[in-house]
Amino acid sequence: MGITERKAKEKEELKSLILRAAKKLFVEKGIEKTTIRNIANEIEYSVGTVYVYYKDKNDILNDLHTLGFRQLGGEMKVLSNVADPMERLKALGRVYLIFATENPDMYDLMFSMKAPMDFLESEHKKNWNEGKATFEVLRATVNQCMEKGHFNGHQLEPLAFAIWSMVHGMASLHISQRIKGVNLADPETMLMRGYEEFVLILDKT
Amino acid sequence: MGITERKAKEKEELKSLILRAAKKLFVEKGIEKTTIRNIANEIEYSVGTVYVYYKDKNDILNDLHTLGFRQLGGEMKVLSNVADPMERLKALGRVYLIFATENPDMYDLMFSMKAPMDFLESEHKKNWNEGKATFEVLRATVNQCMEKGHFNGHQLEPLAFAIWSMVHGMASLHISQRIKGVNLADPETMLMRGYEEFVLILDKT
DNA sequence: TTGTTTTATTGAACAATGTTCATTTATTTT
DNA sequence: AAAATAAATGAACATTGTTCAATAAAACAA
Repeated sequence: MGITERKAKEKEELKSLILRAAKKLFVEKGIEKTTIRNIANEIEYSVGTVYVYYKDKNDILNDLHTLGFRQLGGEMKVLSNVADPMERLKALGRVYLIFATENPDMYDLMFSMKAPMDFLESEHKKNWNEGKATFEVLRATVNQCMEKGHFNGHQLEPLAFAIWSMVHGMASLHISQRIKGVNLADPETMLMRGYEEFVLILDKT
Repeated sequence: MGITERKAKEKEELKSLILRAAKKLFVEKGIEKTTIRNIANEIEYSVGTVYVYYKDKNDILNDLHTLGFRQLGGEMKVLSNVADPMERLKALGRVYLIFATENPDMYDLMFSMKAPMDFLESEHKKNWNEGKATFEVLRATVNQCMEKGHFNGHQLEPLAFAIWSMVHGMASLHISQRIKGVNLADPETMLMRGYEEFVLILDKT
C-alpha cells in the first residue's frame, strides 16, 4: 500500500504546516488576534482546508499547547544532571519562570486558557498528559528533597502543588499585567526578587 | 436645577441597572457567554442604549471587576480585628482562596483577564487602584509580621508578592481546571491541603 | 396650549469571527 | 478513457461587538 502510505504522510505534513503557521502568527500577534482565516492565508490554502485537518480552533490550540509542553519539557530536562535535588528544584523554578516570561502567550495557553481543557473534555480524554508529566517532574524532585531530609512535616503532593502555585502565580500575575498594575517597581525586577524569595522560602521550609 | 439633578440620578440608575444585569448574567452563565444583547434583553432596553451608558464591553467589565474588589475588600476587612498579624495573614489567605473558589468568574476577571487592564490603558489611567489597595492590605500585614520578628532575612515587597503569588497560583490553577487536570485527588481537597502547606510554610519562613 | 429645542432611545446595518457543506478540482482506480 | 474516490474550495450562516442616522420623549419658550 505505497500510495495510501504516502497520502497519510502528506496529510500529516499539511497538518503540521497548519500548526507551524498557527504558531508563527500566534507568536507574532498573540492568540486572540490569530484567526482561522489568517492561518489559511499564511499557508495559502482556503479556510475550509484547515477544517479538514482540524475539527475546530480548540483542536489547533490543543496541538499548540502540546508543542509548548514539549519545549518546556526540554528545558527542564537539561536540569536532570543537577545532582542535588534541592538545587534542581530551585533551578526548575527559574527555568519555569524564564519560559513563562519569554513565551507569555504560550504559557497562557498551557496553564490558563480554557481551550486545551475544553478540548480534552470534548474528546472524552480523561487525562491531561502534558500537565501530568510536567508535574511529575516536580513531584519527583520534591520527593528526593524529602528523602534527603528537607521539608519536614510536609506532605509530598500538597507541597509540590504549593510550590507549583508559587511560581505559576508569579508567572500568571506577570503575564496578566497585575504586577505592573500594583506598580511594584519594574515588573521584571519584581519577578526576579520574587524568585529570590522563592529560593529563601525553600531553604527555610 | 431640580430637573438636571433628577436626570443625572436617572442616568446613574440606568447605568447601575445595566451593571446589575451584567453581573446577574455573568454569574449565571459565565463571562464568555454573556453578550451585550443579553444584557440589553435582560433590562428590556435596546443594544444601543447600553452603549450610551458604557463606551464598550471592557467598560462594563471594568465596573464589574470593581464590584468584585469591593466584595473581596469587605471580606478581608472583617479580619482587621485579628490582632496577631501572623494569624491575620493566614486568615487572609483563607479568605482569598474561598472568595476565588466561590466566585471563579469574578476572580478571573479581577486577576487574570486582560479586559480591566486594557480598559485602564484606554482611559490613560495610570493606576489600578483596586489591585493596589488590596495588595496594600497584604503588604501592611506582612510588614507587621516582620516587625514582630517574623520573616527574617526577607524583603518586604518581594515577600508579599511571593505570598500573593502562592495563593493566587492555587486559585488560578483551580479555576483554570489545571488541578483537576493533573488529577491530584479531588481539586477542592487539594486546595485545602495546599492552604495547609501555605500555613506551614509561613510558620517556617 | 403650541411649537421648538434638547435629550434619550432605538434597531437596522457593518465588519469580523468560527464554522459548515454543496460544489468543484485533482487524483486514483478500473 | 471513464468512473470512483479524495482533497480543496469559498460562498453562506449565525453570532459577536459596535456604530449611527432616525425616531420618540421630555424640557423649555411663547
